[in-house]
Formats: sequence, C-alpha cells, structure tokens
Amino acid sequence: MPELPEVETIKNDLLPLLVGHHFTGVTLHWPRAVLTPSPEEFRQQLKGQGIAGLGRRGKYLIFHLSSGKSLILHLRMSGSLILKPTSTEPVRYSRSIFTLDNGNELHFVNPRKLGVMWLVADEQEVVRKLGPEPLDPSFTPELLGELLHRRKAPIKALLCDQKFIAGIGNMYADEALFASQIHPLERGGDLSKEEITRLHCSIGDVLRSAITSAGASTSNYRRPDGTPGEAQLSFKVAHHGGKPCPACGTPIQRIPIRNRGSYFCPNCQRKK
DNA sequence: CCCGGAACCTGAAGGC
DNA sequence: TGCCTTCAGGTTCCGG
Repeated sequence: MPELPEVETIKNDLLPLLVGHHFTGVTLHWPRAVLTPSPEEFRQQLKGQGIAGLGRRGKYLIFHLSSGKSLILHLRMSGSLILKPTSTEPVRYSRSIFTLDNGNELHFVNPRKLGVMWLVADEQEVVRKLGPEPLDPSFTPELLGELLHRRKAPIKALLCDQKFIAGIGNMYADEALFASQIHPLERGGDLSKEEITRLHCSIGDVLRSAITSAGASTSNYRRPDGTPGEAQLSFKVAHHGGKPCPACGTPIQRIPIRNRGSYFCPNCQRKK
C-alpha cells in the first residue's frame, strides 16, 4: 500500500525524468477517478502543460504545472505509476495514460479504481486538512505530545488518521509502535512522556529507513520503472502474523482495529 | 469535537 | 476444477 515512503520514492524516481517536459495528451479509461474539475476539462487543461516540479504532501503526489495549477494524485490502496516508452503493449490495470513530449507515457495503474486525481489552482484545496508532516523539523516530540493530549482513540488509529499526522498508514504505524514498544490499543492520551519521545523517534526512523529502501512492495506497489521496493524485507511485525517476534520469539498477534489488521508482539508491546 | 463503523472498489486467496 | 466467501486498507461520510 502506498504510504509516505512509497509516494516519496515515486516522486524521487519521476523527478529527473518528468521535470522540464510537458503532457501531450491524457486518456481516461476510468473518468470517475477525476474528482475535480470535470473529466473533459481535466483532459483539456492538462494537454500541453509543462511539468515545472514534483512534490509530496502526506500520501499525495503533486505535479506543479507551468500554468501555476497543480495536478494531484492519490494512489489509495492499490495504485501505482509506471513510466515507459509509448508502445502498443497494454499495461495491466492502467486506468489513465498521460503521454509526454519525449515519447514516454505515464500510466496511472489503478486495479481497484480507488485512486483519485484533482486538477486545482491551489493545492491547499486538497491537502488543507492534513496533519503535520512527520519528517518535517517542525514535527517535534512536544508537538506530538500536544496532539495526543486527552485523545481517547487507540494510538494505532490516531497514527493512521491523516488529520492527526500525514502519510502514515497501516504498515508503518505497526512498525513504529513495535519499535517504540507501545501496544496499538493504548489510548493516545494515556502515553507517558517517555513513550511519546520513543514513538516520535521511531516514526522518523521507520519512515526514513523505508525511503532508503525505496518503499515496501507488499502487494501492488512498484516503482515507476516497474521494480519493487525492499522496505518490506525489514518489517518486524507488519504482515507477520503468527511468526516469531524478532526480539523475543513470541508469536506476532493480529487484531482488528478500526477494521484494519494490526500486527504487534503481545510480549514486547504491553498495554498498561 | 470525538469516536467507530460502513461504503467505495476488485483481485487474490482460502474453503468446500 | 470451480464457485463462493472473505480479506486487503486509504479515505470519506454518517450516526451516536
């Protein structure tokens, strides 16, 4: 599932290949993925647009266009972006194709049709509601403590809430909680100062390490050249149900939290 | 404001 | 072999 490290990897991979080029056309095989404006306006406004830069906010990938507008993509659960030379060979589950001036085409591969796109004058229209960027220097342990104050939801649910903090999803929430030895059902507001400090540190470590490994390919995620990332090889609990905990050997447990599978070590991560 | 659950989607995996 | 059910989990919406 594309979370912050996966979107960051896609941005880094595409940056040198796209910036300075322009879109020559757009084909929409699943127009409902365009949330704004209308699919037809989307196509017309993108045609001929130069790509001035690429950015990321949380799990959102942002194309800065020469018109000053922003093309924003969210891959949701199963989406990926593939960049390849134009050919007649079909790309499986390609739902949108952006053709470029250099003979390449960018495919929005979107098997479950959950991924979405926007074309807006101000990117804040889309990303305004997001919480802080966990890798930004302004995200301090003190800020995390303030955000957690009096929150009653399970810490796992808060970490996955994009309004609470941007970019973290199921996998990296589980990994960060294991690294900081906190039970996923612990109420956010019940974390001690020491636990908050550990959690803040673990969030940064887990995300930075995953970016270095080019993201985690647990299912559909691929880099734009089609190769998988390797962050999943370092996972200690995520998707490891029943396997021994790498720290103590206790079988990793899986419980549902907010309808999501949560993996943790019942010995290393005790609830108070 | 805060929390939990359903809905959107469809391929993959498992049971019988 | 094939049908059926369940699972996957990011986001938004809705109800309490």
